[in-house]
Amino acid sequence: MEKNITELLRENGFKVTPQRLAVYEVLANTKEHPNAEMIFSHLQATYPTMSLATVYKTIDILNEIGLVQILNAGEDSFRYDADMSNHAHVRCMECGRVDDVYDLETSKITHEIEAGTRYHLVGQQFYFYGVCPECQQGSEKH
Amino acid sequence: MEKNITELLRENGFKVTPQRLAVYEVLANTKEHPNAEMIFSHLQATYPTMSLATVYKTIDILNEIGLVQILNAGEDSFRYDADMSNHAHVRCMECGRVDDVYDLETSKITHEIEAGTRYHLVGQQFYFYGVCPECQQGSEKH
DNA sequence: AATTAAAAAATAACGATTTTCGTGTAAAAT
DNA sequence: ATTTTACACGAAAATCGTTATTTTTTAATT
Repeated sequence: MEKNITELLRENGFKVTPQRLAVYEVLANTKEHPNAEMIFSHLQATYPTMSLATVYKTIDILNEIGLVQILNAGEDSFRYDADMSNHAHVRCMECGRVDDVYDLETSKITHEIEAGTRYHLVGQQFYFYGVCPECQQGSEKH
Repeated sequence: MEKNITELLRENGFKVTPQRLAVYEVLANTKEHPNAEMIFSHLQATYPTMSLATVYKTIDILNEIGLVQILNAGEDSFRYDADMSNHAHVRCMECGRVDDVYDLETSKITHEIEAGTRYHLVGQQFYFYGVCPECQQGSEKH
């Protein structure tokens, strides 16, 4: 049974504000792994006074209470994802889009690593880089 | 048969300078996956006039000619590695060290992804994070 | 040794993110 | 209902990693 954002904020001593709900809504309703700027622009329409700092502060909190993950795909900015399931990402080096990769069988690998390194693992991130189907078509043209 | 850095620089039209050799030496002689700042500090002693910008530019070149790889360990800065073999990394969230993980069987995974996403993959980064053996001991104490 | 093209150093610039701080606002206490 | 308290918001400034610019120095070639 899932907890909703309102409960989670309250439980952790944060106030429930329209801005916080709005930022989460954007992330929950997209598959585009937006960065802070993209979230900010998207909210301009409905929240003209929204500031980038609020976006960043909100993401911090949402990350802390386990509602969004922070992706570092090796770009100049971070991307954010409200899909907390364990999944990998693949970024197109031409157009920059980031897609999800589900159903990777990684438990075998993590066990190997815990045995070999004696680290206690708490997380992992897999990034793949390449050219997406659309951009492959584009580059064939010339 | 390996090519050495001097030949590689010349072949690619770059001049061979003491600074470039020095940056490469640092990376070739450590397992610590330093970031630019760490390389810079390390060289201060022998090259008091070395500037951070030179470190960055040199790393760019070394990466271009295939002598160092740029690592994204999920931090705010990049780390660099003169070990060009395909290997993953695990970062300790307490002390920040980054260790190598060799012998991961990843080809099966990449093929799965190419089949499933129709991306043409050209690279990948796997990083794991957790607590290293030393820091596990440390935190048991209290 | 002189020439030349490229590199290094110093400095400034830049963009993403974080911090600071004054003001507002909502909940808690009276 | 009024006062008190505690955050949250937003604007501006600060910080950090990295890149660009300008001037000076150096490596490679003549």
